[in-house]
Amino acid sequence: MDRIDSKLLTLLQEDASRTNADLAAEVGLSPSSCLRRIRRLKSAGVIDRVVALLNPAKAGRGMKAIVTVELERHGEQHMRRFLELAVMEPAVIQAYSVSGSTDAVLMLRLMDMDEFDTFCERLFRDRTNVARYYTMFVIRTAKETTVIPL
Amino acid sequence: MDRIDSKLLTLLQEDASRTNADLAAEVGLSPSSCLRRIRRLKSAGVIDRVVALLNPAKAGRGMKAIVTVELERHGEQHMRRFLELAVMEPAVIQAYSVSGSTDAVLMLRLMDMDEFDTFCERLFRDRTNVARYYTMFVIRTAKETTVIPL
DNA sequence: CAGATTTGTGCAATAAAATTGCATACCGGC
DNA sequence: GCCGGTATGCAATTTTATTGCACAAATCTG
Repeated sequence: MDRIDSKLLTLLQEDASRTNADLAAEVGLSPSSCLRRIRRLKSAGVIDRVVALLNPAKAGRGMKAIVTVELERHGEQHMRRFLELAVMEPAVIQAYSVSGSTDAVLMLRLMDMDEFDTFCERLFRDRTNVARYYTMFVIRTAKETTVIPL
Repeated sequence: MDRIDSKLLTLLQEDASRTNADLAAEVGLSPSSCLRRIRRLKSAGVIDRVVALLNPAKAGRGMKAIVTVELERHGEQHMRRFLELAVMEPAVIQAYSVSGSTDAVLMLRLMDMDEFDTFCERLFRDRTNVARYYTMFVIRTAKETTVIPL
């Protein structure tokens, strides 16, 4: 992981559709060397995967919400069971167990309020061990990046 | 946006490194038609961009935290000013203004506690208009996807 | 509803890009 | 300074993307 690898990773995190020759020129390597480095980073797992990011609004899911959850009964077993349920929901794009007075945090991508309504009925009804939950609807997205600074 | 477009988008959200011919076969189109569709989706902005996702731990930022922020003085101007500061921080990967008793939510990717410490001193010190902030450290990531269901 | 127009499709040729073999250059350890 | 392992550039090869074109399907229009 020298300076060239870092630069490659930074470039690929911003735009992975660039050609190898293009990247090679930018980092000052020959195409073949550049390609070998990228392959090495992939097989080492530093680069996890390459994906297309959609425009949420144009994909019909412009609404976003953050939900903090407090469980009724705590402990590893109960947390695991709750997260298993949450993870199955397509609207849940991020699910974490966290430290502090809250037990879990969920990030939701929703089509509309109706979907949120049915989602809550499903996940937060009786018998799901949720003591209380607090919803914050996203008003403005100031930043949302997948880039990990190196 | 017919069924074929949806399928293409779903496939590309999961793996954008597949060859066009491969995708074409899976959706039942010729490579040329398939390519034209993908290009159309890109120029229409449905596909925003293609990026490489790194393994956070292997990229040296395995620590994650969620911070809720309550501002001292509220209002559009103050919110904007705070978010402008937050957005500049490399550790901040997501920054939102939200509804509810909290004003903003930040998602952080950190190298270690030291970085968190200096981050807080910088962003939550006097004169930054932050009344109080609450930090939740991520213990377990149950789900973290960029896929928008279609 | 027929004709016209736009939009989408497959095929085949072409252009561009990725990939590989190989000889050489570089690096850390001794 | 020498050695094993690793990285590099070049050039040939293979794979992939891209384009022109003729035709088919869907949509519009009067």
